[in-house]
Amino acid sequence: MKADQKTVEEILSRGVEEVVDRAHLRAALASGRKLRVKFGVDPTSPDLHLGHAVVLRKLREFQDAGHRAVLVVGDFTGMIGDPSGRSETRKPLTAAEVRANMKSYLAQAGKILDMKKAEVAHNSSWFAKEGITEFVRLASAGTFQEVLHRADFKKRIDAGQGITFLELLYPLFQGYDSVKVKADVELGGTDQTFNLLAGRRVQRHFGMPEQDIMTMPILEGLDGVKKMSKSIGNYIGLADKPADMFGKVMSVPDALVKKYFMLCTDLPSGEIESLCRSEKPKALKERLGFEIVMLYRGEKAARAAQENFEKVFSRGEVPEDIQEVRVKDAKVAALDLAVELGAAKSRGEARRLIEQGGFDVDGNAVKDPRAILAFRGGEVVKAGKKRFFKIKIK
RNA sequence: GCGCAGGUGACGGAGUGGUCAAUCGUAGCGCGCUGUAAACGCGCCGCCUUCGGGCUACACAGGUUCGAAUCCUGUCCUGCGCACCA
Repeated sequence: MKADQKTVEEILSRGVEEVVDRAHLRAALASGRKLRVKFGVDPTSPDLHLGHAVVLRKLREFQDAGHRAVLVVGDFTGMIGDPSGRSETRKPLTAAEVRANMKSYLAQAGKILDMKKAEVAHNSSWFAKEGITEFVRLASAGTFQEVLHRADFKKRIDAGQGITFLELLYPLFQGYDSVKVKADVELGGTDQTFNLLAGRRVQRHFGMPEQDIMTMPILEGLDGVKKMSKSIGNYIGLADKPADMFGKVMSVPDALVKKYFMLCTDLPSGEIESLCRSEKPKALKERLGFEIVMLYRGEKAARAAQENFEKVFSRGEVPEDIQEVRVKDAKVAALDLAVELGAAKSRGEARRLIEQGGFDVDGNAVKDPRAILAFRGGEVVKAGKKRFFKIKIK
C-alpha cells in the first residue's frame, strides 16, 4: 500500500479539528503500514444523522486509503453512560436495548463505511470477563485531578450537580478499549477529546504504543446553534426520506452552509470555495441539499427531492408522494380529522391549529373546528406548512 | 449519622395561605413577511369543552384550614457543611 502525499494531507486536514500527534500520524500514514483505526460507537443511538456521519466519513477515508476500520461498540460502557457534554447523570441501557440499537446503527453505518472490511468489536466481550485485578490496574491509569478539570465536570460541580464514580472512570474504560483493539488511531468528535486522550494514557499505562487521535468538528443542527442531536430534534437523519432530507438542509441557517459542504459532501475543498463565492445563498443551499441526498440516496432521488422542493415550497403546490391516510367516515368534523390524522397531540392543540388558520383542505382554510367536512377521497389536507395528508375513504 | 438549603410546566426560573392552570425568559406551535435562511410582527403554548365552563396539576403520602404550590408531619431524592486530620 503506497499512500501518496496528497491523500495523506487530505486525511489529516479536511474536516479535521485537531490531530495528536500530527507528525507521528503523518509518518505512519506515509509508511504504508496498515493502521488500525478505532471508532467508538455509542449504543444509545439507533439512528444516525449527519453529525455522526462526519466522523464515519473520515473513517471511510481511512478505509479507502487501505486502513482497517475498527468499530468498538460500547455495549458495556453504555451501561455507564458517557458523561461527555452531559449536564446530568445518564440512565443506563439494558442489554436488549443495546442490541436493538446496534443492529439499526450498523445497518445505517453501512451507507458510509465498507462494512465488509470493517471490524466490529463489543467491549462487553472483554469487560465482562476481566477480573478485579485488571480493574484495579486500570483504575490507576489516570488521576482524579485530571478528570475533575474537564470542562463538563467543572460545570456540573459549579452548578452543584452530582457526578458518580462510574462517570469519573468512564474515560479509562474507553481507553482500555484502545488497549484491547490495539488502536493506532482513534477518531471522534471534539467533545470526545478528553476520552481520546485518555486512550493514549491508558495504552501507555499498559505498556503499549500510544494511539494518535483525530477530532472532527461538531456539526450544529438545524437551529444552527446546538449540536445536531436526535433528542433535541434538530437533526438530518441518514434514514430520512429524500424529500425530508432535502427540506431539512434548506432550513439550515445560511451561516452554516459552508461547514456542511466541507463536512457532509465529497466536493473538493477548492470547488466549495469557488461555489461559495459565485452562488447566491439559496442556490448554494440547493446544491448542498442535492449533494447530500445524492450521497445517501443516489442522484435520481436527489433530483426528485430538489424538484419536489421547488414545487411544494417555491411554488406552493402539493408534493408528489403524500402519505395516504384512510379515514373512517366520509363526513368528519375538522377537529376530529386533525386528531385522527395525528396532526396534533391533543384535541386542544388541534383546535388551536385550526383556529389559527393552519389547517386546510385542497387549499381552502378551515377555521372552525366544528365544521363538518365531506370527503370523496383524494382530497389533500394540509396541517401547518409542512405536513400533507391525502384522504382515502375506507 | 447530624445540621443547613432545596425539589414548580420541555428547560431556566418567579410565586411563599385566597385575586394561581401559576409572572417572566428560552424552546416549541400557528399565521404574516421571506429564500422552509436570518431578522422582525401578531397569536398560541396542561387535559376536556355544547365555549358558559369542567377536570387534573407545583417530588410522594398524610394533616391543619372555609381555602394550600405556599403552613405542619412523615417518606424519597439532590446539593452544601460538619463528623478523621484540627
